[in-house]
Amino acid sequence: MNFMTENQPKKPSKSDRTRAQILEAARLLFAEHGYDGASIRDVAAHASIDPAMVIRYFRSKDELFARAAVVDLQLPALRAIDRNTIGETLIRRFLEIWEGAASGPGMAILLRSATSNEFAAEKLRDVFGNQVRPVVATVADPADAGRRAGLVSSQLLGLAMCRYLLRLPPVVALSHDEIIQNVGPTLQRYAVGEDVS
Amino acid sequence: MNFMTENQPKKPSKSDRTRAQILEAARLLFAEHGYDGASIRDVAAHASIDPAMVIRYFRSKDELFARAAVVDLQLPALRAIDRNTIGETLIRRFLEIWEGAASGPGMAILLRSATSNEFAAEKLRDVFGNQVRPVVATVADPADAGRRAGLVSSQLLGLAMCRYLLRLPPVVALSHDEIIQNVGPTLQRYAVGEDVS
DNA sequence: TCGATTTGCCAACAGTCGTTGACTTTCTAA
DNA sequence: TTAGAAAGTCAACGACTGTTGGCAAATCGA
Repeated sequence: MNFMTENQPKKPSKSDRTRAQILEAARLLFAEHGYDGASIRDVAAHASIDPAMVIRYFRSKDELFARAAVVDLQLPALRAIDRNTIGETLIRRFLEIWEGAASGPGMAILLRSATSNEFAAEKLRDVFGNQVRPVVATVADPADAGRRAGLVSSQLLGLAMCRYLLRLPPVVALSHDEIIQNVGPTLQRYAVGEDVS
Repeated sequence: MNFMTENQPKKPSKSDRTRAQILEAARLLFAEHGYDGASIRDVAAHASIDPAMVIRYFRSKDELFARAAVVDLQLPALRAIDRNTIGETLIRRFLEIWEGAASGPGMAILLRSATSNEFAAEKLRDVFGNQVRPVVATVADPADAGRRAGLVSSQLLGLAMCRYLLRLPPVVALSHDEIIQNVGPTLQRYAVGEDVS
């Protein structure tokens, strides 16, 4: 094993570059066609390399998918902002995640496969439990945090589905401002609004 | 061809029964595992029949899926009800569709496969365009109907994703009353609330 | 320059898939 | 009762899948 390259990030050896190429191709194709729809041969062709190399660098398709489906939402610390603009803050971050160049296609990869791949579904539940829920918990009664985070997620995942995966025309046509002004208040109420038992 | 059995619904001939068995098994498995995840051999096994029969009765897997993925939401006529309870009406109907015994698993079939199967995606867009949007259009300015229906759909599809497909624990735990009281107002605002350009 | 390690390609494996055709059994109508 | 259609079984096809091992080429340190 090459435990050298992992501990010493100094040399971008030849293999590291092709490894990155494979991962990039995989992320692109998994995001576009899902786990089943993207074959290892497709990934290899997109990376201009032999299918066997994909297995050599990543041990299996499952492991390749696991490496490709890494998500870090980098949600802002809600406690630090004006309590009245929490909904707006969330929806703005949502648009950055899905349309900004910085964030990768991680969420698309997960959402595209989560309906028919249990690993992707579990990973998505992990993102909820470890990234969304904790952030909502900082501004809500801990007893309600789960429910509030769940409602927030239902709206945001639904918007992502309609706009980026399903591509429902009227939802695709929405401008950023329209999304912020319509969905923002919803998230605001779900996150910190008055609530029912 | 047996054009007799189609025009005269009188005799539930032997073949009609197995045909129905196959379709029922297909709807169950497509709803649970999606288009790719449910093989013809699985459907046949569930219907206690030979895989070749599935092809004989339905000409191909695509055609079987098309027959299984039939959806009729039977949305209520919103124009006839109190304008202030439109959101509540919609969310109540949503719960009936997804949890009631009358409505089949049609929506689950479509949603489960729509992220990785273009036919299912198109069919889902059809449901939106031909069933959801027209109903919203009866209570909203026709110019806004598409956008309003899109927002309603984003919330409802997201809730369905989180609760029935992804099974996000806090969303699964929500009672019907909690869903109605939290999501109802959101739909109310999306459908007929004051709006932005 | 030489030898060894890495990097890459090729062919093939075992399995699953949708689908097909030939065959046998069962039912039905005259 | 008997001919014929309908319903069902079985084996196999070609294509595609993830994965593997062997072998050639390139790279790099000594």
